[in-house]
Amino acid sequence: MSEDKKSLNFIEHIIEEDLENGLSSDKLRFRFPPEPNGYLHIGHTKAIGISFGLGESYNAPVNLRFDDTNPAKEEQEYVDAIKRDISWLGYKWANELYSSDYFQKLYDWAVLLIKDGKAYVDSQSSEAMAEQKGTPTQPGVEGPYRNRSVEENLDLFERMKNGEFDEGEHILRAKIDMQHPNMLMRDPLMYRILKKSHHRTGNEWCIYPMYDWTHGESDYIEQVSHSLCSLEFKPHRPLYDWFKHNVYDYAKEDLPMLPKQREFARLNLSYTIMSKRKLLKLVEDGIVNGWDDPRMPTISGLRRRGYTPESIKLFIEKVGVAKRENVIDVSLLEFCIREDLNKSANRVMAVLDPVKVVITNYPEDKEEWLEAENNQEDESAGYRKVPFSREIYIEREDFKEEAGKKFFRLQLGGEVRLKNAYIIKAESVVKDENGIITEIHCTYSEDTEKKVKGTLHWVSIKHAIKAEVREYDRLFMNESPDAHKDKDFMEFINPNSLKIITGYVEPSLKDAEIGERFQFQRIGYFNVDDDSKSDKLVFNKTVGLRDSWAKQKPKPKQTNQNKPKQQPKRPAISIIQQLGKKYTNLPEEKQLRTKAEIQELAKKVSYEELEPWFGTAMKKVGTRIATLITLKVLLNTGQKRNDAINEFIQKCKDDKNDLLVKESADL
RNA sequence: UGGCCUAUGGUGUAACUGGUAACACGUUGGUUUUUGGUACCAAAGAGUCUAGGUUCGAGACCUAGUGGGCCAACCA
Repeated sequence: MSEDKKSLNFIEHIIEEDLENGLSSDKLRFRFPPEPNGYLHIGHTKAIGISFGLGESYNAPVNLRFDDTNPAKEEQEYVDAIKRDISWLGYKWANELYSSDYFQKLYDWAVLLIKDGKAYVDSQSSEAMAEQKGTPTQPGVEGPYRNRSVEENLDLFERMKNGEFDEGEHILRAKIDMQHPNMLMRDPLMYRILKKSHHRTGNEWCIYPMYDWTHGESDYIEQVSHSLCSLEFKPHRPLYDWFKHNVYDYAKEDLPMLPKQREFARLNLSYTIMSKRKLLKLVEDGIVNGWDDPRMPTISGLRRRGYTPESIKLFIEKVGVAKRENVIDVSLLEFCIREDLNKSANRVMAVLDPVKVVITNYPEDKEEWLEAENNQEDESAGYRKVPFSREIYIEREDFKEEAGKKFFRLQLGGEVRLKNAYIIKAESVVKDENGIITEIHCTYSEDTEKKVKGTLHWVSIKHAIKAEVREYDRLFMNESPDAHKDKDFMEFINPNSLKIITGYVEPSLKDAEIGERFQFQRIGYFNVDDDSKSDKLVFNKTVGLRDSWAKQKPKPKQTNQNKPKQQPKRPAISIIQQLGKKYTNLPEEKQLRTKAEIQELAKKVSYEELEPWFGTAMKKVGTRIATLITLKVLLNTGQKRNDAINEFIQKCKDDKNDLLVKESADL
């Protein structure tokens, strides 16, 4: 038993409750059901994390089931991409399944529903049916084919399957209630004719089942215990249950478990979008370079950008699970990747906006290879050598001719440490005709023990390697680009989301491999892009380091001197009740300590304060025990018995909780 | 002329049986530091949308209101 069990989200509460009510934990089974019609994005990661995470914590199987009921949109390419992304995240599915595997079974059940008068073939145009369906505020009306005979329905449905009709001529509908307040219950479609080849079943079928009919029954066939999906499927639940209960009659011997659909709020991330359709538009319009563009919120984009599976899992864990609409601040995602990379990424030096420094007292032809620690967060990362010479690059913004005391970097007459090397002092500058500094002349000192405030990164000019560096900014300039009714999300596109620059990196990076991640010291985390070649390195900036210096520039806001409010002293009785609330959950030893604490506090409680607590609800045993302990203290210190006390004691004696009975035994 | 869901610091999530709000990110200070990073310490910031009600006691339960979301694809 873990001491402090971490708080559960509402889905975990539901599962715990089911388990308490007799569901055997070996019956737990989950699934992740993507439609193979696009790439997975960070929003899907939440759903993946929930179902696969539950599978891990309850040691239950999780199926990967492709909801492939619409051959018009689905492709094998997406199946492969989805499998790749889930595997990359580190999850293992129990079975790789397809809804299309169940087409025959679904068909057989549909025939049974027809026979039972619970489904019928409709032969109207989609417009006519839409009209009869009504609107959310107006009930629907029944169509002319609703009461066809079972025989006719059976005949038509079979001929639909046999390909005797064209697309749109007939459909199969469930017969439920055209007046139902929930529009999904107004005789929803179960099958449509689609003369398209399916990525798995080829031309075997020309009728395809709809989502509601397929999804729930697939869950049922797989004996999924908890079918978790996002909030927009909440209105589908009555239909999910309707199908489920009707099919149960046909299959209950083989398939005893009735799955339970529960819905959670999907993930939204600030400054980006999560709609597959809209992401596709960014790809098609050439706003980004494909689904895996590092600016995309897709899993493949994040991977290329340098995110790790661990960082994404951490993020999902921190985001939580609930039922209200939410927008997560990207700063949380950035925190998670920094958290991970700080521990694992080797430090290297790279100068992205160089200015030349000449160390005038360092010999022209001398060079030294100095030792540098790879990662001070990880001793096993070891050391490497970096070359030093008379001419180096530093970052242009690390030098000012004159600056204040708060500028810890290089200024004329000032000293600064070069990381892993010497301390230098700026003596003079050389400028071009426009007044731009082209060289900074410095002298160095070999005394590296000296205290100096600033430390700069640098590269030796003659040893440095040129590299292409891609810096990314948010894709949209609005926090919720697709949440505006009057504005299209495309209006918010940030035209400067990609900046390509040439940087100079230390020579140890020469053989860096695609995907390898580094910290460019004092700048940020970078990884080697897929486009990188041995003669032309390409780096992506994953995320910058936190920069509290940059934050100083916007002037400090006024501090509101709010006096800390005087906390009124809490009455002892209130603390006692709080202790009591947890009492029954405590391990025995702690219980004894708590009891002593209550007895101590009880000395400060008056009878008048205590009496109202006699009315505590029966089920709150802990609180009643605490009350009883307190009462006993009062009785020992002279409180007389009265009716209320006697009644309370009697109730305690009669209780079915042992602890409470035991506590009242000596009264 | 409807139905369903939802409302807790800036953001997200907690608060198990009703017992007077916690954690994380962010923010602000400080300590350490050969990264203005990391680590560590501290602080500010909500009295739980509003109004009634039940109760000795409500963030939690009930009713109504208000705000937000979802529902009218032969999509999933």
